[in-house]
Amino acid sequence: MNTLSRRHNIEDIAEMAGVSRGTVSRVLNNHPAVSDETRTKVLDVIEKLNYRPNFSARHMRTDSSNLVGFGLITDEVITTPYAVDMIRGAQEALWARGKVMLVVNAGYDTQMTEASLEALLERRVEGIIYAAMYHRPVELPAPATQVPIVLTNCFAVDRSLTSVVPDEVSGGYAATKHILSRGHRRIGFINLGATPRNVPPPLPASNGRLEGYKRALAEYDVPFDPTLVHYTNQTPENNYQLTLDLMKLPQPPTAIFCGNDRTALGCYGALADLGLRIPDDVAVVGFDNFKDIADGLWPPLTTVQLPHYEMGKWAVEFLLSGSVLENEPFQKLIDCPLVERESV
Amino acid sequence: MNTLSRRHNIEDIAEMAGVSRGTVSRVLNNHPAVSDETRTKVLDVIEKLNYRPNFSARHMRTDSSNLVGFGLITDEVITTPYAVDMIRGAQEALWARGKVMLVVNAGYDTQMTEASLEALLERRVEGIIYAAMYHRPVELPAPATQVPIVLTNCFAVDRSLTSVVPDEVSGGYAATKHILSRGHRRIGFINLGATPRNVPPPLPASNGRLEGYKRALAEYDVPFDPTLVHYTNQTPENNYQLTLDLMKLPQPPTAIFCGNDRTALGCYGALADLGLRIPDDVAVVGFDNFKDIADGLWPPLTTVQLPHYEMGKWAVEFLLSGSVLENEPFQKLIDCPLVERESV
DNA sequence: ACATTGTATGTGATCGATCCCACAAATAGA
DNA sequence: TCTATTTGTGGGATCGATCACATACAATGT
Repeated sequence: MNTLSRRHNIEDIAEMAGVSRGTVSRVLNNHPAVSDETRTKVLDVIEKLNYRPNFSARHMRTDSSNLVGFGLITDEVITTPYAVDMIRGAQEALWARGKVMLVVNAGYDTQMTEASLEALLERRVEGIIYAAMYHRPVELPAPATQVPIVLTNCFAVDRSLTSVVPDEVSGGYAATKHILSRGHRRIGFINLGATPRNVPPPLPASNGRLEGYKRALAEYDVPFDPTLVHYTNQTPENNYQLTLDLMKLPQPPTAIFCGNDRTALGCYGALADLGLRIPDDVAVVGFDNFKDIADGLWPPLTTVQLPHYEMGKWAVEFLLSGSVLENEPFQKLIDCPLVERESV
Repeated sequence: MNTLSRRHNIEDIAEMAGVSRGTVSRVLNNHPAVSDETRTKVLDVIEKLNYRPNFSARHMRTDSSNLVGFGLITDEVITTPYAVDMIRGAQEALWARGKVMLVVNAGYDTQMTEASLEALLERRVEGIIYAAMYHRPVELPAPATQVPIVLTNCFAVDRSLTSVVPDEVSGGYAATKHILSRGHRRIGFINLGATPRNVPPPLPASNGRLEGYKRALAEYDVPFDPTLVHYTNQTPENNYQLTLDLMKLPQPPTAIFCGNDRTALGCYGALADLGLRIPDDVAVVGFDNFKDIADGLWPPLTTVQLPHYEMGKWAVEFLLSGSVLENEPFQKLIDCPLVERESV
């Protein structure tokens, strides 16, 4: 059984060490004007009693609000594995500054989002990051403007808040260009259709990647063929079926660019059923670089990296720099680089 | 540009509402002894100024330490998608009690773990959850005993701390029994070999699932055949290769039980290359119910659920119940139920 | 020997809330 | 009408730290 010692305060320490509060405080804050003798005496007592200064008291007096650092509100980032790297990016950047992070998962519920915001504001966080699971427009409750805030992987519909999002165009371009550079000229594209929450188009991911796809084709003087572009509702069956459809075309593609890695899963399954081999018969490229799929599949999947980690990190650093108060809100784009494996 | 209002304190509110601090405090805490007239007057001012009571001050006075609720330390749970549901389980249970959660990712670094612990203790969290990415023994630094703590998905080597872990045996049993019930009698088992961090055996997951496998076989009077059991080092190549090895046996299995869903990925790939169909030619069962693989694969994978969400939830509830101080440390096991899809 | 500087320590005020007690005003009971 | 009781409000003490200032004592310079 645990015996948790009663909490001591600075007065207890002072008394036991035979000094005053002030002296203990000076020791705690590494103030120079303390004799070595006294310092070690005080430190001994602190050590023995497992004393830790009360953060609340310290915070109240100094108003150095790194009490908790930042708050992170997410829709479903915590619930789902896709974007965990955003959390990691933010957490590591914060930790490097000696701060910790409050995490709240608010789902897609407006009331819950408002309550989360309230909870974080009450706790006097220095800033807030609102992170979305997938790239989308969001509308945040009014109190959001009462604290420095950055949106990651999403943006305010009215652009009134600073946000950081993936440069989808760069990703679609990188993927397509890579396929083209390997000699393919007929490239199927199973683009993202419906979103997990049926958000109405335009879907930034879908549009952006398509634009990148077109741009790369143009660069190689390959005419854009709309029959090669399909839209998946992101169910396994649909991913499977759309691949079959593509391969049934009069001139079937020799490469397929999948809207995300999950789509590639269905694509692999369909190609296997058709007796086609990857990458010899058909090349496949994914999107997300969702490690456990991309790196777990056989053959390992060449795909495009979503910059989750970088977005989380950027958000923290931007907030810490104090720039939120100085700049007009803007949108920061981060590149989506290609990750080469063995499916092309 | 944001115009963030200067923070007001209770005195400001009192003055503007023409009442005293005490009255404002009573309004804030829903104390009955306030006239409706005064109450609305005060609430109006609060609303207008976006006033929020200072958590530190309140906390210091009342010592109701739901300042932050709990702290969650993880090794790599945040970094990786496998066990995110643990965080969600804990967060939701905590939120239901009006508390928020501090999250720190300490990696596998001992110093970092100690620093995280320290950071949380300083902030006077009510309790701590230490969550591991995969089921394993851990050794925590001494200060861990200074606060109520529960380990999830891991356990103290010396069993000195309460922990909650998956019942691996039940999972191995459920998977194998399901396969047997569908008439299969030769069941290959690609068990987990090396851990991500090369923790020395015994690996709880590996041992437990094997025991469950044997137990189910015994129940169906099927003799245990060691040549059907292989160990994967969890690389994609190895997962692929071991499946080929199994299928090359003089009497190849008609079903394969994979140590986790990632392994199933390699297994699917190998079976495709052999021209074998799932589940008609060979049945496959995974472990983890890692949604995006299990539900994204074609055909969707029948697998065993790891009770991440339940573990997180259980940990919070146990901590909140105050039982940590009353009970001797013990280990709570949570069942791993089968999730049927279409690969058997 | 006395003023001067510097080092080490103690002390009261302070941060922003809550809580308890004192007290005023309104209502009820005798 | 006068005393009880209830209801609403104000203000001092308090939580645990930091900080600015006061003070004690030693070391140094003239």
